[in-house]
Amino acid sequence: MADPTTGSESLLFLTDEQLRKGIEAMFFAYRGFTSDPDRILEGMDYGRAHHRAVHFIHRSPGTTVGNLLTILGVTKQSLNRVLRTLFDDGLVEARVGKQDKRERHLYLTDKGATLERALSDAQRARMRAAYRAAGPQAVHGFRTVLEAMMDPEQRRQYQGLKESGT
Amino acid sequence: MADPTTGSESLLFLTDEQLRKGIEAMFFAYRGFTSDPDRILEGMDYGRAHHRAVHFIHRSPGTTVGNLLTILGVTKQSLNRVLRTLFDDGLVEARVGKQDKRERHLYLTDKGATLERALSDAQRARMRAAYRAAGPQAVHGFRTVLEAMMDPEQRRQYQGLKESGT
DNA sequence: GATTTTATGTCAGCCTTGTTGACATTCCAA
DNA sequence: TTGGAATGTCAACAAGGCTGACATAAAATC
Repeated sequence: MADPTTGSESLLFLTDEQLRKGIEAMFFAYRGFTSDPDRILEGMDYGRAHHRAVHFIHRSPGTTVGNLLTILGVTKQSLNRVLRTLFDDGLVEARVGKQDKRERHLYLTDKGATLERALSDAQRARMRAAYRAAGPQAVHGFRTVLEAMMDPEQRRQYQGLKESGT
Repeated sequence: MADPTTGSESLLFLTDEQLRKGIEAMFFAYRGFTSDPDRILEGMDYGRAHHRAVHFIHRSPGTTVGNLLTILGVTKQSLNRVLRTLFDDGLVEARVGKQDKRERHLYLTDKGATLERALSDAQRARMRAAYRAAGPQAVHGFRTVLEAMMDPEQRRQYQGLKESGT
């Protein structure tokens, strides 16, 4: 795909040394990636787990506890502890399902949406700066490699809302 | 830099929706990224923290405790707990500095190198598969965006051994 | 030589976030 | 009506972060 190195199809990018660089890049970049929301959350009684829950409830309003368990890949006990504090603090509300009354559908309250906004604004700001500095071509490559690095199950979660708006 | 979209300089890759996709890509990809070593480590008495220590001692043999603290960004108490088990189990050894006898220089033992190999083989295998699937152009973009996402301090750590062999 | 600073180790205790196991409730579906 | 699914909750535990306080040895400085 518009690749200038295709003459000799150099495979030098697959050397162990290049791969090690990629591994460390993931390590250091992930630290940066999480640092801004972490800074906002510290001081509140919340942590990264709350951020994740709020993020995915925002992304998929009305999602069930079970869906969230699948996406986040934690135990229900662990998630429940987080959700309880979010309920208690009035950031998230659960509505009993109409079709299946066992299910709880999760929604952000206004207060929850406000926190979500603050967290994602911070995180997007860093991402935007990185994207802008790197340019669209690099961003495309970035997304392509990350997608290839996911487990198939995770990739499905990721692609789930690729086109569908709500 | 060799950008075909520069005609209209489309900035569509900077929309909030695109940024959200990037954020989730990081989240899901990082899970995949850590899952293989995690699987190896579970069952042993080790965790991700041990992996990180072993990785960076392998990368920079003879590094000091202080260096490691800076790179890993944790407290000495936290690192010490990890290092102690690695010493006790004979995976890492510390040699008193010749110039400065306060410093402990850290090295992997053969046993430590064996574990490091197992962990990094697993992690590189996934990275290699992703790189191969995505192609060199994408890999270049991947690295560019990740680097732009790091804090300056972290970027320095990352670039520290960019060219220098040992 | 005395003092201060640096590098490291260690003890105690706390927090977040993950885990397992057990058990209760509700309610859909066979 | 009964089995199983979706959910909640209690208890206990572990990993791996954190802070604070204190100890030691060695280097650096006054």
